[in-house]
Amino acid sequence: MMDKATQLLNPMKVQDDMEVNKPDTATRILDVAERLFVEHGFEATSLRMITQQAEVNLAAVNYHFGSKDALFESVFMRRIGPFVAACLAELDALEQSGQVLTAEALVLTFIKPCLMLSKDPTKGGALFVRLMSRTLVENHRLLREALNQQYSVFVLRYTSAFQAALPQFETEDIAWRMHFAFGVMFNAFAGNDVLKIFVRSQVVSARDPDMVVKHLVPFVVAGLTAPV
Amino acid sequence: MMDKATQLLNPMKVQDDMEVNKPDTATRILDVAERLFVEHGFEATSLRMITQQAEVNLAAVNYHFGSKDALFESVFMRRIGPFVAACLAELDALEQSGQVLTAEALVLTFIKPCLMLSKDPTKGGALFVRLMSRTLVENHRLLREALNQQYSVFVLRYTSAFQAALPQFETEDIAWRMHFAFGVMFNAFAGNDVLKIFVRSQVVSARDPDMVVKHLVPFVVAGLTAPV
DNA sequence: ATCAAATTAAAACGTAAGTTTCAAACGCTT
DNA sequence: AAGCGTTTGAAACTTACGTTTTAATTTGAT
Repeated sequence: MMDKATQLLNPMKVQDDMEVNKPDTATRILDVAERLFVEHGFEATSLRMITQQAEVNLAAVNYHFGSKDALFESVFMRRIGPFVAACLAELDALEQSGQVLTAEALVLTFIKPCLMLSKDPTKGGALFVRLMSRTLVENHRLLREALNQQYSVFVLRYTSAFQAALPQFETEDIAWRMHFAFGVMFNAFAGNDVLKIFVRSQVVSARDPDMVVKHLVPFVVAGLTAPV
Repeated sequence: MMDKATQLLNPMKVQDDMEVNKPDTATRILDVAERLFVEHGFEATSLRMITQQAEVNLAAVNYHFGSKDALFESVFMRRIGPFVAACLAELDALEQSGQVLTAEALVLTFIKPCLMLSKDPTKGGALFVRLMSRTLVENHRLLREALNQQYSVFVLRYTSAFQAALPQFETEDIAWRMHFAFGVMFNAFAGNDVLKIFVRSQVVSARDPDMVVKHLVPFVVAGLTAPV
């Protein structure tokens, strides 16, 4: 068995989608697993559900990914890298544009990649944001340590950016506000409707990402820039 | 076997805590299950984990509650009723006090019960808020339908209250802002730290509820009252 | 075309889950 | 003290899970 991870990182040798243009086994597993993990959670999703819907053999998961745990990590890792890179690219572009850093502009550097992701079905659509949201509230053992080191740059970059944009606030205040701001943004894009737990929400149930952003940005920016 | 649900609702016949003042079997199961469901989620928590830590027999769960599903519902229902009642009582007191309805005052009618809950270990401490938060993002099958009808009064009351407090906004705008506001408040009290997924958050990791409120209220009120 | 490596397929394995059973122990009324 | 409904205890049952194994098949380079 060859190292599957390296093959996934080398798309040069992708086989030319014979017959019905069906993705290869590993990709089909990732796609189905991503959806089922979001819908039912990690523990409630069995490998048999995944392999059945992906139309692959049960053993294929362990063959291609090693274990169910490793599959989850692969599902997550496939999206998180490009997403963080997109945010940081927006941040770079904003900082090098020369215009003054506003909270709204900073918020948009996060929202634009979310929006892009939400609208592109080939990138998991809104699924990844929901997966991310689920994962963090579940405080998932498989990702608790893994991401801390690797993506600390994300928080560090945004922290200093917000400190520059909001120089009137203490570092601690900014940390709190970022905490709240990213929380509400993740929830919004994940489509988590807290009020739906009480009553079938009529207005917010429209899941148009542009609509979300239209209402989300003023809310978050106001919260971020409110006087202490 | 007598109907256990009706007995739980009749505390008149509670047995007088012999020896070490240990709660009865059903209560001990509820307490342990509440904690474990929050820590590991519903699916990842086995009845054997629960009964072991509660120091009761495995069969006691099915005897007292009927099934694992029903146990979860009992865990949730024990807290949600008093919590909603507390919020509505605050709302009543505010509306009948005669003072003008402000967004901040309304927010506090929700936050005060959260705070009370978070500080009282006998009421589950912060556990229930976390359970609630987890449950809604997990979109739990066991509670999806159950709560919609029963607690619609919660959303209805708050909706009209916010409409009265923020008459300058359309109904739809208010719905969106309530959606965001309750989302961030639930997350805050649940201690869900979105940034922690990237880097070990240093500031926000302090879980003092008063500290949370101090930073949370200005953020939420600003978001709620921001011009469209 | 051949052969080795990579992949797929089918079946079985061992384990842990929720649940059920049934007898023993307990609590309360008579 | 006896009797009866309630609760607890220990064990077994059934099922579903993740994983492993082994063989068949396909793929790709020579």
